Amino acid sequence: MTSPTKGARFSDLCRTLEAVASVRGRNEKVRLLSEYLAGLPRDALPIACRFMAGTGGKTNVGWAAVNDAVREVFDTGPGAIRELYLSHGDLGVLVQELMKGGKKSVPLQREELTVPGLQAAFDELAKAGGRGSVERRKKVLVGLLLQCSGVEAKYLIKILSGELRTGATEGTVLEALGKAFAVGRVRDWYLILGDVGALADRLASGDVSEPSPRAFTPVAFMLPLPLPDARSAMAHFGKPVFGEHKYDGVRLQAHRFQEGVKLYSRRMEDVTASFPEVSSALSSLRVSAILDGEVVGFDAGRHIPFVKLQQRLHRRDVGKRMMEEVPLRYYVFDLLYLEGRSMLRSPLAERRRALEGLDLGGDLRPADRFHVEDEAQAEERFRRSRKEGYEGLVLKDPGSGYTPGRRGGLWVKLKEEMDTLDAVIVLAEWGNGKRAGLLSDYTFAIWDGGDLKPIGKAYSGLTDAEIGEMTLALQKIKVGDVWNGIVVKPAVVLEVAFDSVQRSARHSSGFALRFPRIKAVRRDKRPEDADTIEKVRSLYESTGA
DNA sequence: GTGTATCGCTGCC
DNA sequence: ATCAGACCAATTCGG
DNA sequence: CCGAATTGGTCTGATGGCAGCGATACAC
Repeated sequence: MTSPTKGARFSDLCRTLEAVASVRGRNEKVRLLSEYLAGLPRDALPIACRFMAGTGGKTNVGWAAVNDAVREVFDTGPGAIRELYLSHGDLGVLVQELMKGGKKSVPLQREELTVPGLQAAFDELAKAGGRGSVERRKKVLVGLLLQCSGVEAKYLIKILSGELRTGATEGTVLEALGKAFAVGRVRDWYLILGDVGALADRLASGDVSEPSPRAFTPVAFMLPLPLPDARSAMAHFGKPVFGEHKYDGVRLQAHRFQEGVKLYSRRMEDVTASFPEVSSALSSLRVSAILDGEVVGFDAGRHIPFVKLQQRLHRRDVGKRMMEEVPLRYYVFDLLYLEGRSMLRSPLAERRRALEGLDLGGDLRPADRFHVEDEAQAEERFRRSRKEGYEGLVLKDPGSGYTPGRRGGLWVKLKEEMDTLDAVIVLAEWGNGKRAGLLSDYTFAIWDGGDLKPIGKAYSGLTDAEIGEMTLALQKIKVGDVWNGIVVKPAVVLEVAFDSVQRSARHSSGFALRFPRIKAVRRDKRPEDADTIEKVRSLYESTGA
């Protein structure tokens, strides 16, 4: 027996996660989590929260890295690993299963893993770079696995691969924190601090004053609730609302302070370097402010399609050429902070008024805004937005404060579904996690002359029961195997919905679909009734993309 | 040794 | 991004 | 009026296409 370990043992965290995963109700999960969190030492609390919420950040560890490490620690071949993965659909469970067979070797000295210790190891994994870094990462992973018990190994891998599957993520951890520290305003604080870890730390510090937005700490984003049409949207609000175009670009939060300008993406990444024009335009603003809006490609008086904008996203260095090729506009639709004052609790109408008083100009401009009184106006506005080339319409409650997530549906988005396609399943792949053992992902094709050419994959839209039936049906018409699935005889016709058609080299049809989903299984149609490449081409051309 | 293609991971929608 | 499923609190229904 | 059934709000999990970056594998 080792001496009592100071601080938070990883094994305790694992025990808690096991318990959380094993109970069904959310309330029960919250109770278990809050009991655990309340007893944690201060240094471990934020880390444990991030681990449990799955917001620990990038680890550079995925399937391949785990596979490599596992083959070093256990006496197994690729075949056995593949088989175990197929039957469980979870890397963590796979490792736990392998642990039952024992490791190749044991460490000279077993050390108790602690939560902060693990964080240090994860930092090492995330930071490792340069020649030989793959090997170094493998060493770290192998070292950790050698110290782990079965359950620890399972959760180690689950945390690293970002697939916890305990039925509790950020929302539940937040609730548990509120309960553990008996604070009701946790949601509001979370919005401002933007991270469960930072929130936990503040709670633990005993500081009960409400935080205020701060320079260069991104605020969690408010998101719209998707609704199918103008009628349901107006029924949802039951009163006049503000309307804005739905711009097809990327969400951007701008911090403009004396010390400088920084830009944040939806995942709250610092993306300042990707948008130098936006930064410099903001520099000339005379006030300190936090703005929320959408960056859109804009050239020669026209908005350019997202696929084009995509080509300059994520670039560490945006060259002059890119800046000329894909010019930008930043449409600002919200103001979260102005001259030392938080605007989060101010109603939208007031935030907009303040925003429109800011004198934005050039490529920096307030988003168009209009009043929508009733369903007919909503419908008319939506049509007009679509005709002018926007993705759709966003409706907002003018009296609402700025709140994180979709909560409350205070913002609602309306998009338009394109025409659907009837396509034939030609290949099916095995699912992961709760879809282990099921053929859950279907590659479908359309006719090009006498040939079936794949045009996309879809996994969503079917019920669990339908996926089950599909698995049986497809196995009956299997004609071959591929790496993660089976090739099938063209027989099953799907009606597939999507948002737009793109040119693409991914599929041999030369096209791909944006946001494909299964609308229906067309049992009434035979494969020869599926749509043709001519229809796809005309859909592509009609969108003007 | 240099240049290029591919893989693995991540983050936009 | 998308969708389905599960849970929970609040509201409505049936007697 | 009480307990049961229904509804609406939220959260969770499984996965789509495109693209960059960094490390490594491969061609010469």
